[in-house]
Amino acid sequence: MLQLRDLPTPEILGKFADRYPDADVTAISGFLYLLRVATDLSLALDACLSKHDLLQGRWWVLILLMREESSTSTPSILAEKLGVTRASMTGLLDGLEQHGLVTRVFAKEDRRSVKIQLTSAGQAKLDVVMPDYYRRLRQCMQALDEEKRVQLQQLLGLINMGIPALI
Amino acid sequence: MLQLRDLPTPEILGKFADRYPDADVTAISGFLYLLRVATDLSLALDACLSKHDLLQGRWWVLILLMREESSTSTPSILAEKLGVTRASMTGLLDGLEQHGLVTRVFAKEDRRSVKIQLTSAGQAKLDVVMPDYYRRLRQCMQALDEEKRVQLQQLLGLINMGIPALI
DNA sequence: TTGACATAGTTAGTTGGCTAACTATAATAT
DNA sequence: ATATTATAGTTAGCCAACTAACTATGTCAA
Repeated sequence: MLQLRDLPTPEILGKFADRYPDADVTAISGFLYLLRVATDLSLALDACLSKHDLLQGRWWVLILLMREESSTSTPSILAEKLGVTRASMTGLLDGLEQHGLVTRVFAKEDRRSVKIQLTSAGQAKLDVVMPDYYRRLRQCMQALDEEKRVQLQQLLGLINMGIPALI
Repeated sequence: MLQLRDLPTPEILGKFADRYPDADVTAISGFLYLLRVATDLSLALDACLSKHDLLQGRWWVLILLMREESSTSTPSILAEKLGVTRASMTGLLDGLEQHGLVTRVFAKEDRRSVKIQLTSAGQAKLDVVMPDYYRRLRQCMQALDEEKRVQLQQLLGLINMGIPALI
């Protein structure tokens, strides 16, 4: 996430490049613009979801459950797929359960484990949210034809391969 | 930004597209991949900065100060440029001041206002961090030649224009 | 079989963002 | 001139992520 709203002008980048010879001006501006656009997309997604009384975290949990044939998973698996800790997942599931969107069912085969089941109310919520989200996303991306979308995937793939060098 | 680690496979996208006709599969996968790569870039940047005992928020404040001719600004202006609230800026500046990287100087001309000044220790910190950051970023983006970087900027520009449709 | 280790989920406490409310000061309109 | 409104910065308390530690249960090797 990039908080920074005020991206550097070419002049500022030049000034920094003078002091720091390692600076690669087009690399920096591409990197920052990528972060800027992605952050704004994420904020826009938040705004879209908030109209449906949802936040990204809980919404993704519902989607992960819907992906399953049985609409069922476990907190551990959900946490791993969502990329949050098990502790955080406990909180997300608490919220979803309070709203009646999922239920916790104790597993028989492993008494440590809990099955998380998407409720019919949870599915109904998705059936309202997803069409709205998909419609908006289609509009958002409509300026890119298929060729440009392929280009985008390729460019992102190249950047993605470089990420280990940044760490 | 995007917590989700487990991006949808083509099969899953197809399944969702069956249920929700508004789904535009290539739009969705492009959108998610953009968020995924940007999130990983941001996490990698965090990891790079943490080696220097910095987090993004404080680091950007130092950079914003260095951009100024006088290495000086005010909490309000910094907050606006960074895209955080003035309250959050208070906390960031508290941390930076404790580490001796900035100082608060009371302004004479407007007694409500405070001037934030980058200290020599703050500049010295940047003179260590920035070359490291620029070197890593150069490597990260080296797979993209100038033509591809221009393409990237253009594609991001098109997506950026679509963001209002998502909100 | 039982002692050591691993796994599932939760709880407690920390962090860094946020909003709302507050103090102090400045600017403006009557 | 003075009452109102706006601005600068801080404080207090909320929220959702985190880590660390805990309980309960399962697994496996000596």
